[in-house]
Amino acid sequence: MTRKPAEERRRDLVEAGLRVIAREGMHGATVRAIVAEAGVPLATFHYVFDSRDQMIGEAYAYVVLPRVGEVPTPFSASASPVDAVRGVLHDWVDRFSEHPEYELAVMEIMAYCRRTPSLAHLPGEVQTRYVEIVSTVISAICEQLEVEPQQPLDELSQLVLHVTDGLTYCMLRTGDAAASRRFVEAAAPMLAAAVMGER
Amino acid sequence: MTRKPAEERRRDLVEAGLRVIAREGMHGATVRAIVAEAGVPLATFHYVFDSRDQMIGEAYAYVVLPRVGEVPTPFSASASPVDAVRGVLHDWVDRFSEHPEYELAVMEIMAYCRRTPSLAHLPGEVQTRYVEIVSTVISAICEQLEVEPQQPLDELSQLVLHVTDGLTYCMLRTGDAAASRRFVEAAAPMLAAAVMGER
DNA sequence: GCTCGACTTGGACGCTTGTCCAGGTTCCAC
DNA sequence: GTGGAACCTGGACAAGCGTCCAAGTCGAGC
Repeated sequence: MTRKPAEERRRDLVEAGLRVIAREGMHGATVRAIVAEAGVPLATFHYVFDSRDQMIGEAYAYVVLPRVGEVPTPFSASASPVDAVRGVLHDWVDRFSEHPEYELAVMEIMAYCRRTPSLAHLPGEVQTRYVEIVSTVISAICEQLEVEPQQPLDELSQLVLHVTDGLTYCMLRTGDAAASRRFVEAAAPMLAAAVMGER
Repeated sequence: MTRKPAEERRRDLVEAGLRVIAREGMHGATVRAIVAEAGVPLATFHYVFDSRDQMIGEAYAYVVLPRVGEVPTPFSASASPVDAVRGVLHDWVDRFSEHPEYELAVMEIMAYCRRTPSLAHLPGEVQTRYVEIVSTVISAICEQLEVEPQQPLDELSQLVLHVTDGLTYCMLRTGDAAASRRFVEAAAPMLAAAVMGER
């Protein structure tokens, strides 16, 4: 086995863990399955992690880690606010449909964290990161369309998060993208109106 | 142990199982924990169920079983459509806040079912039941307010389901009812408009 | 070239898991 | 009262789990 600093091994195992959870679910993500996915011996796991729960926590934090090249803005500068919002949301549905098992994994990890006292605080922190990320997107839209958000960015973000969460939960049950597209159509004007400050 | 027909024992165990999952999560809902909750010996479980997975499936179906006295309509006949929708949604948030662990349990069961081939079809069927239940509520509102739904009931139901799912997922992460109340305020006009047929 | 801390790992520990067998008990129909 | 179906259950099974120890190996700094 090539020698690596512990920090790097941790990241390898976290990424392997996320792959296993996406493929097999939380239930199948045993320590043995994770080290097999990472291609390392069993004992390596507890050299870099105190416990399996600790690794799960780091994996959950990893999914909201800032990575370069994200935050897409799939709309033109000439679009109306409604069209811009619609574009971003449809893009989200597209991405989701490509890898629903990944979002299912994130949901399972969230539920597991809430059930585990030492990890129960994480979902709240992850949500805060979500709000920050969505705020960035909203800012980008407003800047590109040269409009000024008429409400606090955080509150707008939380509105959007409710919408994407609704899409996520529904699509995880059925995989019915058509119904979700209809919801996007209905929700886009509402969100655009919220940004423009109407009530 | 008092003798009971197998069917009744099944229901006892299903209800005990739901209590355990709500309290301890899917992870802690072992066969032994469930029979302890139900107050029956271990071997009783496999007398009435072929497997633990079969019981989980029946428990998931149980949560959308029609029960008498449900489908509340907390709004007055003189209310506007927006107020009626708002009332129903705030009522939902209230109910959720009383027992969030129950909704978390339902989410965990859903995820588990999606991961288990023999149960993977259930979430879709449960969603169909949800749509039926919500349709009943929408019909009741329309009837009481003497308005006619301008779109297919099923589509309206699916819109509402996306909203409640968004509320559920968000509140399970943070327990932040305030943000959810704001979302209800923003979503109510949109849903009312959808019912009245506007676009 | 030696030292020492960092990294690696085979193998085992005690415990819990879902499942199942084989024998016991109850009670209704005749 | 006898037979048999339905219900009950103590106890065991193999398999799998997270965790840990103690010994091994490497490589940078002196």
